[in-house]
Amino acid sequence: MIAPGKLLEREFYLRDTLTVAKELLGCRLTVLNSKVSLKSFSGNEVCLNFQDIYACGIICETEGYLGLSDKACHSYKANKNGRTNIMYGKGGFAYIYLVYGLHNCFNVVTQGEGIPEAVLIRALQPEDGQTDIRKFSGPGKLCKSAGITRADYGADLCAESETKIIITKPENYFSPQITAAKRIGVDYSGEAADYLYRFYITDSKSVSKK
DNA sequence: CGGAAGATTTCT
DNA sequence: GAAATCTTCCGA
Repeated sequence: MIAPGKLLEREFYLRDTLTVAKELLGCRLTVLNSKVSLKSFSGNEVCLNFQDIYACGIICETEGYLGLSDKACHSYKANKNGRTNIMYGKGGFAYIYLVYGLHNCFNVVTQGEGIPEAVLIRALQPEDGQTDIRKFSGPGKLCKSAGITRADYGADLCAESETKIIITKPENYFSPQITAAKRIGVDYSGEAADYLYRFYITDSKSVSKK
């Protein structure tokens, strides 16, 4: 058995998006081979069988997308459709979309119902010392390597129902030193392109770009 | 209903 | 620096 740490609860996600984006740094993302129910665990301490884990790593790079006021956000100006719909619900669910017709990107919905914001998970730091860090460096590669697809759209990360995607605070968690920067790939979005909504663990080697 | 564009990656 | 590739939106 292996203990990824304490499951982040619903309240964690129902907050200011940039706060969530920063506090996700240093947390652990675990993806399982198949869906499991976590309800049997006492408190929120998660325990898993080693062979059930498909991939895992420490989140070391995120970006915040701030809904209505953020031109770079898919839900800018209350844009609502089959893709962005999940962002309008409460936080703690997976928002996954296809970019450039090729790559999936994994986001965590933040804020309460009716506030369509999310945090893009851009890179993971492997912990086993063997996995090539480039495998998880960049949102498209991260999804591909971790087996996250649009089939996981809308997955509940707070384990009220079965899930294969889990985010926990590790036992050895410590507050990382954080660098804020401009977001990647949003040059088209005018003044929003200059917002410092991208955050990464300052000395992490896994960050996609510096 | 056609065209355009995009929260990326990879190869030249 | 450009191609690959497809869903969604918008204008006609």
